[in-house]
Amino acid sequence: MEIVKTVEEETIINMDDNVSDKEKKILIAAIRIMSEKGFRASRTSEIAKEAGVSEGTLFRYYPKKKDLLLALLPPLILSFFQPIITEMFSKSNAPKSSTLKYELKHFFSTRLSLLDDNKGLLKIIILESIYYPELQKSIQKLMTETVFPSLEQMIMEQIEKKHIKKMSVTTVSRILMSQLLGYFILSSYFPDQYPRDDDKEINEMVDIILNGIKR
Amino acid sequence: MEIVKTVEEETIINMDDNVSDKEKKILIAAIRIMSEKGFRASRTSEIAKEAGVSEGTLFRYYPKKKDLLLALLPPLILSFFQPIITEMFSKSNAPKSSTLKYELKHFFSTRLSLLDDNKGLLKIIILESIYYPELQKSIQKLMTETVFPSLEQMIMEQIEKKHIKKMSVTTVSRILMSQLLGYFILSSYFPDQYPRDDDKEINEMVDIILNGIKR
Amino acid sequence: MEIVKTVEEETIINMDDNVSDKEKKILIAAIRIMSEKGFRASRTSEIAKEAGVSEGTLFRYYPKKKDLLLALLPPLILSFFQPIITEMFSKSNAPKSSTLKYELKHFFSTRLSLLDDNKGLLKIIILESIYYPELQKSIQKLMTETVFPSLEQMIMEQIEKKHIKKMSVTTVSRILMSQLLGYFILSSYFPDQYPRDDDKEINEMVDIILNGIKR
Amino acid sequence: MEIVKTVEEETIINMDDNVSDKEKKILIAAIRIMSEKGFRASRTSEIAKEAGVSEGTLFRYYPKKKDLLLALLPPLILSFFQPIITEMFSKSNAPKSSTLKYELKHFFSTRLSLLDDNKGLLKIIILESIYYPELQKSIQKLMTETVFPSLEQMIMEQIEKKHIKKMSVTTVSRILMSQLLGYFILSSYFPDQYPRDDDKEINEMVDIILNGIKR
DNA sequence: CATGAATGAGATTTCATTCAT
DNA sequence: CATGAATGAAATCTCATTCAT
Repeated sequence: MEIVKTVEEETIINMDDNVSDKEKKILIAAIRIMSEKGFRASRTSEIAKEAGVSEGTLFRYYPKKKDLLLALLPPLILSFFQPIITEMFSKSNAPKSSTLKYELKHFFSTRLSLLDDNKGLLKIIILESIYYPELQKSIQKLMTETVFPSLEQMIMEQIEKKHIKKMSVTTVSRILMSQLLGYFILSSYFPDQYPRDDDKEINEMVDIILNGIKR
Repeated sequence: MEIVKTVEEETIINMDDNVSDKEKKILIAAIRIMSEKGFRASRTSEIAKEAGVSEGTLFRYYPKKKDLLLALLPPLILSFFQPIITEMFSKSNAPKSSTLKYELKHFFSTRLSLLDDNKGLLKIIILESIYYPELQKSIQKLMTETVFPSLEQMIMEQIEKKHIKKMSVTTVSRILMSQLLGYFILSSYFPDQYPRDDDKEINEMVDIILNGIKR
Repeated sequence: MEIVKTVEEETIINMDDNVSDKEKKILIAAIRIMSEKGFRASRTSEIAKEAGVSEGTLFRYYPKKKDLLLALLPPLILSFFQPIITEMFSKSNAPKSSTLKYELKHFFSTRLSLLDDNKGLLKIIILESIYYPELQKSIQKLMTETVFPSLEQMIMEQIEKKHIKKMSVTTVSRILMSQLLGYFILSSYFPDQYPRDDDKEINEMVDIILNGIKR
Repeated sequence: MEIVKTVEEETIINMDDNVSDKEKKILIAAIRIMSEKGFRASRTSEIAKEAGVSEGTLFRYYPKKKDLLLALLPPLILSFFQPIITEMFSKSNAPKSSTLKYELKHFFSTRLSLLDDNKGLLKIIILESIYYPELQKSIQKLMTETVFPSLEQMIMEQIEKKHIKKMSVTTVSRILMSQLLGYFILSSYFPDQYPRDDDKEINEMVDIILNGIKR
């Protein structure tokens, strides 16, 4: 029946073995239902049904509905932040003579894939974190420990190599993060106005970031 | 007691006179509670209490809780989208010899003010629109009729004036929208990483958009 | 239909007027059901039904089931402990030349009436207090402030009047309380072995306490 | 680790050999949990855990939770009622010239030891018997067959020996039972008001019962 | 015979909505 | 037209009991 699995689902299926099959099914169902309806609008009954387990079983694993929300953070870390951490420590693998243009395009396309692959999980966690300070703290911590340092290191290296003007690392970091976020959000929310065409748009985005729009 | 009112509250207080006083109080309370807790987590009882009316009265004006959400769209339009429309038709007021740099800075600072002034309303409507297609359609329509045309017109004029390289209007539009959105979201969500300092950051943002980061 | 009301029910019906009729019905139903089945075995659905209200209404007044248990303490105080307090302050009304025998018989018969009148409430509160320290503390405090002092004062007066041998007030107090408690519990639990016949038994009890059983 | 065992636990450990080791562990755990929390508030899961067996095993031995409660009656009989029966038939062991005072003190101290030794079991069974008629019947039957006859025989003998005034055996029995019960309950429930000091208090209790309080 | 994951019936709790006053 | 007590449908949570392994 179900042949195609999302990256998120694959991540959960490949999780630690002290996570039972039923638990995995519950997590997958939770992502599906919650990313479609939001945390509060998702019914434990519906999640249980989608997971093919009884509501009692759902309770066995997650005594409070909120626990189910919090349980989605580890898979998110595994699927979204782990690759970033991994990449940070295997930087040496990158082509030594990589140009700035190449680096930026690589940054956008890899990060975009991560966003795409974790759409559902990210949607739940980010949106709910707006109202749950604990979740927000977790996300802030993760970003501060993974994405921001890796991004800033790249920028500093390029400044050292004199490929980038001497300017505030934070400013450049903000510009790049804004473009990534903006591209992702705008093309999701206004697909007619901003259709998605990654190759073309990343190219133009990078070109403008590098050379500006001024004639 | 309460002397300082938010722009949103001022907007509602100045609304049409066929909106009764009680109704206005309810809307103001709804914005406060819903922007703090989200639509679903907000209790009609709490909104009524905050508004200083009975729950019965609340339901006289808004028979369904959802009606209360939809009722927030008009104030949002009045306060956020109306100024943009107005500005579009009063373009003549702008200094004729306005430079590209000035135009961009003006765009960012005016739009940022609008975002700040309508934080609460925007938060509610945007976040809820993710789960309510009707709301999403409304927002898409409003953006398509106001923000996007005004932005694109500015870009086209600047291209015609040859201040901007010959390039896709949509691409430039996306870049600018991304920066605006990114600046706003990132400094709200990661205030430590990306502290807010509008004058300085708008300046640098515009500089990079104009000239790029390449040395 | 229902003509005879228990003293407990009368107490609740005569409670403060800021207690609504529905709330009173709920409390009466709670006493009936809980004294019959115990707190945990009592179903909120059954209490609501017995009270003639919806479960929603029950929740309006007592958000947690436990609140309903704790709400029974005030009526108990009113009905059981208030008379004792009142009596303490109207001691002067007692016949001045009251004999020891008369005092003891009066003590047993009045206290026994109180126990009888508050059977249900006492049963709930006492039995549940065994497992809820908060309740136990309340009962201990009430006894320490009302029953014990009034009892000890009577004993001391009788010792001063040299009607009672010079002996520990606590010991006499314990003897009297034990008889009261024992008479009440034993005749409830073993009605065949210890049938209840207040006039006769109080007489004999007092006689033995006064003169002993030794020939 | 655990060196000190309660009398109840010793009783269970020494029970009949057609009671398996696991069963004994379950019973001991049941006493611990149930005497702490009460029957209904005790979770089968918690009892199983405390007993070091699986819930499945618990239900193999006691298919219904209530069976676990009823299974506590035999140990109670063994530990509490058996000694009383035994004593009844070994009356000859008592010193022939035992005085009334001695007999009473012996009665109180031996019964008090039994109560202390079986605190937990008694608490569970007595409290639950209030809501379970079957249990209440059992307790009534046991008391009627053991405690009451032994007590009444002692009283009758003392009346025959003319150590006690000619009076109703039941009345004297009730007085003695009340004092025993009262001493035990009051010093458990109000340890501050009625501190426990067996030697001293039994002495004074017996003295009053024998000679009264009248000067 | 032991296990403990899974169950589901039923308990409590929630809260938008109604309606008599 | 305003009130807020009352509602009940639906949600979450509980836990004794079952049963495949």
